[in-house]
Amino acid sequence: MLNQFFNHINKFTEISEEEFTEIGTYFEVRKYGKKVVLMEAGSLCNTHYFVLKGCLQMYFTNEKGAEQTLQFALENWWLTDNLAFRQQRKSDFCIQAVENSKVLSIDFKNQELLLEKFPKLEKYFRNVFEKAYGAAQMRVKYIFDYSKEEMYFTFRDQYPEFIQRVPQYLIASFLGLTPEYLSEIKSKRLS
Amino acid sequence: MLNQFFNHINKFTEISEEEFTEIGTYFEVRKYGKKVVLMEAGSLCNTHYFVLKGCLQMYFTNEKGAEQTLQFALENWWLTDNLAFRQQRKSDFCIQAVENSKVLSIDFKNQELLLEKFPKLEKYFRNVFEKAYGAAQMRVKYIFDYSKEEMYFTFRDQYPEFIQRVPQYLIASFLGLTPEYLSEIKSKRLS
DNA sequence: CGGGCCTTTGACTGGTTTCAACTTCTGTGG
DNA sequence: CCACAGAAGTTGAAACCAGTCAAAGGCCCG
Repeated sequence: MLNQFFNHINKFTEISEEEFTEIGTYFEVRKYGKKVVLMEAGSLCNTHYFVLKGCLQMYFTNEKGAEQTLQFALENWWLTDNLAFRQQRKSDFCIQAVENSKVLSIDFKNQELLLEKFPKLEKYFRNVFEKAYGAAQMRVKYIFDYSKEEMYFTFRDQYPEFIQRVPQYLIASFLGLTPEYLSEIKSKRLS
Repeated sequence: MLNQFFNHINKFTEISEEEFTEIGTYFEVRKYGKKVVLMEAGSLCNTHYFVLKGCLQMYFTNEKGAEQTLQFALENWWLTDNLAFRQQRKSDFCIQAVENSKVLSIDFKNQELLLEKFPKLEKYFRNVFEKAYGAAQMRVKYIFDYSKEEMYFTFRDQYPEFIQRVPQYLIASFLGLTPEYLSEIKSKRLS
């Protein structure tokens, strides 16, 4: 299963199996059951997660008490509150398992030590963040460009498996609309 | 003036002045007048910009013909359509100078060569992207969490100089509301 | 089989946009 | 240095997208 992480690293930089064995020692493998909270809003953001299997969700709770999802992380995605992690501050967000999940976790200190020991990994993380940043730019574009209805249908067509895996109220929370309105949208065009 | 770029790199990694001199040869210094377009939507995204002085804006035009700003870049910010740049595809966005600006530009090929020659810079860009990604996460949070009115006042209080430098219709375009409504919001509480 | 969570439905509300007209600012040429 | 045209900002009325609230129905899992 760690094999998968090895391959992901090697998509962006080159490391040997020996190196990987040592790299692995900086991480912990953890399993979380569905709905378990990995990171609490308001507590020190000290952990960076890599999803081996399953699905994580990062969200915050707005004034009205509704949960707003910022991101999902499926297999081979990294997830944390990056600003808080960098600055070792309290996180603004919660991270929760959407499904039973298996993740790699590394704390801030270890990530720093890891990058000192293996500068090659700077290239790996540069690529990971560059890509994630690009994706975040596109997310902002979609939010502004599309109506809620268009957001849903675009999302559904682009990530059909997501619709299968994730309950509808979480899709609504990710797209930024209410479950009621999402329900209404779906009934308008049944296609 | 390049001094400033040298300092910025050294905030995140360590390079000597000799190295910097060579690094500099990979870039071009360019000046753009106010309102000049640096990058066209629909054309190959081949350039990464670093703002030495001035202000750039990245935007797209929605179906109704309104321009929606994705990001501003002030001094010491990098700007491009990152997904398109990575994949060497057509950009979804335009980049335009908001003020008379002085920028460093590097094309994709040169950036690759630069990073091969100076692997130390992977660390620099890792940090740049990590930070930018974190900022983009927060942006999404604000968009969902705040009403348009709250967005404006929060933005105004957090970046007062921005309000000075940038015309109001661009602020509106960045915050995702109409100039008319922004005008109304301002008149509601004159403080 | 039952309870709680998820989804659906409908009526009402309001924040925000749209459109159009008017006013103010800005910069460029005479 | 003034005049004027175009750009930017303001104001108000009408329309609408999407949220809120409440209640009923469906479904999963113990």
